Amino acid sequence: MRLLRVAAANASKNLAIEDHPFVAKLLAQGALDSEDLKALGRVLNRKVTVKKGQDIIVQGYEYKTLDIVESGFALRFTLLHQGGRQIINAVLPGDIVGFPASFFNPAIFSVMAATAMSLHRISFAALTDLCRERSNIAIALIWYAAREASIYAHHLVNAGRRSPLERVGHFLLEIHFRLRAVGCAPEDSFELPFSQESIGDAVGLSAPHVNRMLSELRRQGLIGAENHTIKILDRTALQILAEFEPSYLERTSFHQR
Amino acid sequence: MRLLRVAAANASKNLAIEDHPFVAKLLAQGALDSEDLKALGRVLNRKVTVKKGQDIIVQGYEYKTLDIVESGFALRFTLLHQGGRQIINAVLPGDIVGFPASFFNPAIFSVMAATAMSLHRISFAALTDLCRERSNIAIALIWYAAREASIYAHHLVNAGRRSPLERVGHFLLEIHFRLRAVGCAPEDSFELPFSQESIGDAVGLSAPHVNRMLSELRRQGLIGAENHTIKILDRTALQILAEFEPSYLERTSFHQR
DNA sequence: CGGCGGCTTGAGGTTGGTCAAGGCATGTGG
DNA sequence: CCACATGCCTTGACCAACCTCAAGCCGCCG
Repeated sequence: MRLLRVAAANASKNLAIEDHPFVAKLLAQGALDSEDLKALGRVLNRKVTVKKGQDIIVQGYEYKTLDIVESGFALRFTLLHQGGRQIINAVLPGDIVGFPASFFNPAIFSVMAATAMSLHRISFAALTDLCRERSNIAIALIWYAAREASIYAHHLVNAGRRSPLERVGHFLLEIHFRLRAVGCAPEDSFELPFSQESIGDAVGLSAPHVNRMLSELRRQGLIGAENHTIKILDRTALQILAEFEPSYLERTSFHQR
Repeated sequence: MRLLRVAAANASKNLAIEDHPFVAKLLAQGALDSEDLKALGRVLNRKVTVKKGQDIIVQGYEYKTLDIVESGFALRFTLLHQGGRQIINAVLPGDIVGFPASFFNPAIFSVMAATAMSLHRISFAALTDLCRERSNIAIALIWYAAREASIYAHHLVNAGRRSPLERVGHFLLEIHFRLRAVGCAPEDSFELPFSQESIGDAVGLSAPHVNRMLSELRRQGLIGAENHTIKILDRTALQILAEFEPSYLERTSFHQR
């Protein structure tokens, strides 16, 4: 109990470095030593907060920093010329806002905060130096990038070859799984601060059709959805329906010999 | 002229390391020194050839090696339970066949050779060691991964929000651009060894509809397509039609300060 | 109280999938 | 060298799915 209070106190000012969701994700890979953690702590020193709805990255502009999410949600997306929007994925705690958008000049995607957020800002130069100095971290980042790439690939599968019902089921299960992985959701429910139009822009459907599919999932007793919280009522059935296979979100083998 | 002959001789047995399309891609980033090249040469020492149609990676099995393409084409894809297939992207010279599939245990995607191919096989362990030893290479691989991720993201945009005509136009332009980047295609045409069904599985359309869209592009005088070679007849118009913006395939800024 | 954004539901029309048949090229075995 | 099989391309007809447009509703906030 006292430990919990201490942890809460840390959270309010300076999270213990091992508890940062980004570090937790890298650590899940099991490849960082205490020197690596110290180096990360040194580099994650500049905290920034953004408000709901604020642009963090705007496609077409140049960025020399990356932002690592401590708390809050964002959306990574592209705007098309004739007004459409494709959401690439949700940016959750522990994610790198600027990956991969800021790796290009100019940035190739936009990112907008969907809730209030707390970020750690780090320059490209500092990250490069960190990678040179600490090879474990460089290797962990390659892993991170591989995982991110497979998330996009699975969204492509979703949009390209699945039925509308499967798409929104898959979308919900993935967000929940990723939130659980960084300790940001209870076992069978989560807050989803996105409008149905946003969900549609993520899975390639119109907002009214997202609505119909959500109703259908509710009607089948698979989920509950009220306000902005989703309850998973029948996980097994939902996973089968959506063909959700979470291995693409799990531990990789890059560090194994 | 003599130099050319020497180069050709090298190619037949052992390509000069700077000429390997994979190394060329890393070098385009401008961040490798001669020690890095030597280390790469040491590690790219095991050549493997596969025949057209052969599986290189099968989803669900475990792999401890990666294959780097020297020549030939492959397709990276997922099979769905009810028989569908989504092609994630084309694997071209200079690409890493096992990224990101082999980073997971078991592999999360399959890769099949679309033509005869020549590959360099390298173990995960060797690659990890190489990254530890040569930080430039680790950083170049992070860049490589960011580029790969943005390719997938753009395919997602394609499948999720573009019209069928735009999709196939974009698909053709991307393949051609990537081939040009590794010196494997003339300026305005290229060999496309994929069936229309495969193109459909890549962009999320049925094979008959791919056929209709290709006919339409031909009818508008934008492309020529006969046998398996595509000619770009009106690049400007095609790029505008398909909203093709190649910056996501170009030089990143990761190494800049 | 009034306005606004987002959810919900309905009607209608187009798009693009499915199914099917025919054509053409390539390759193979007799 | 021909007969046949196979795989892919091409075209057409039909139909369901999903988008678009629209209207009504609800909750929230100024």
